Amino acid sequence: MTSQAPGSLRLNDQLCFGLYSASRALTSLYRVLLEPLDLTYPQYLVMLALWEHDARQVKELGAALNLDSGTLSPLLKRLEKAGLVTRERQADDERSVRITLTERGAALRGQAEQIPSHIGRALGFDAATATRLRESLDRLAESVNGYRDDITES
Amino acid sequence: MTSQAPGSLRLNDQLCFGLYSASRALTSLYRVLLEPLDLTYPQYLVMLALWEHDARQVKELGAALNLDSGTLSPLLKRLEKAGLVTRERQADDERSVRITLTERGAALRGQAEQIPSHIGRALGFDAATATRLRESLDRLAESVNGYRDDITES
DNA sequence: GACAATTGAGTTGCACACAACTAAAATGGG
DNA sequence: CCCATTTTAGTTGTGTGCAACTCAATTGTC
Repeated sequence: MTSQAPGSLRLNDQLCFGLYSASRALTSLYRVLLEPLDLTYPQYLVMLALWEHDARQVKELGAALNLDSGTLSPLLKRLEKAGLVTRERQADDERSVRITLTERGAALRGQAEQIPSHIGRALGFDAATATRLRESLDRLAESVNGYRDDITES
Repeated sequence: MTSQAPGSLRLNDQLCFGLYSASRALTSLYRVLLEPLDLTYPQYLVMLALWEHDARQVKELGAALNLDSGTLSPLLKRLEKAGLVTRERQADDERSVRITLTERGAALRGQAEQIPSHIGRALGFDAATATRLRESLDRLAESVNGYRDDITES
């Protein structure tokens, strides 16, 4: 038995598909909840990161959200265009760009405050289940990323 | 107490972000594993669906994968261009299009057979944990979709 | 100090997702 | 039978994700 049983294989596929479906379902709910704020879910994540700790470099945001500049640069431009953040080159290191909340961007936090309770109700989990699920997902991501890096380093 | 405690709210955000991260991590592993087959993860899902039950309508594939024609139509065109499926209008109902595996498309299943065991090793879960996780994710998706539909019907 | 290597941000190209729309074909109520 | 409604795919436009690339600024090394 070097490989797993067929039933197990199907379960893996189902688990992966379940993860894919659940993620899209949640994003679709966020789309509805974030529509009044004119934010997409990734934009909301960036705003969350900035509300927690303002004036971060693009690099730091990327590290916090696991997103690279290819995704963040255009997204941040849209947030700037929407008047929620400013982008300015650092004087001490001309390579880096600091992202800072505008007054409007900081104020938007007030409108966002009702969202988590919506999500909480939508999930339909008790706190213990939610915690266990989150821990499992964190372990999964770490394990999967490690495995990918292992087989990728050629 | 009409709303949840602050700690709980943060947990929701973390859970959502965990789900988002885990989904992207898994897709990124699939990207590596599927590269030899020249398939993306959504394309792989379509192929899985067809390997399980060939000659399905676009509508049926959409129902199986929760994807609409806006996503499926171009994806299926790419699979057709790659010589993996054929697309033909039904004679009895000219609206619908039947997707059928080509010989190459059916044969690709052989190359895909090693993928689930890779995934199984990458997940690092025992079967029981995987089952519990899958069930939680299924419940989550259903609950979240229900909640979204509830607040959407205006 | 010169210069190769690295770093940080941005650009380009491709493939999803999904809303909103179009168009053709089938259906159903009168 | 007629025509409004519904169904099925497809198209268009926007916003991610991400690989691969560019470019300027910085760093490390000699």
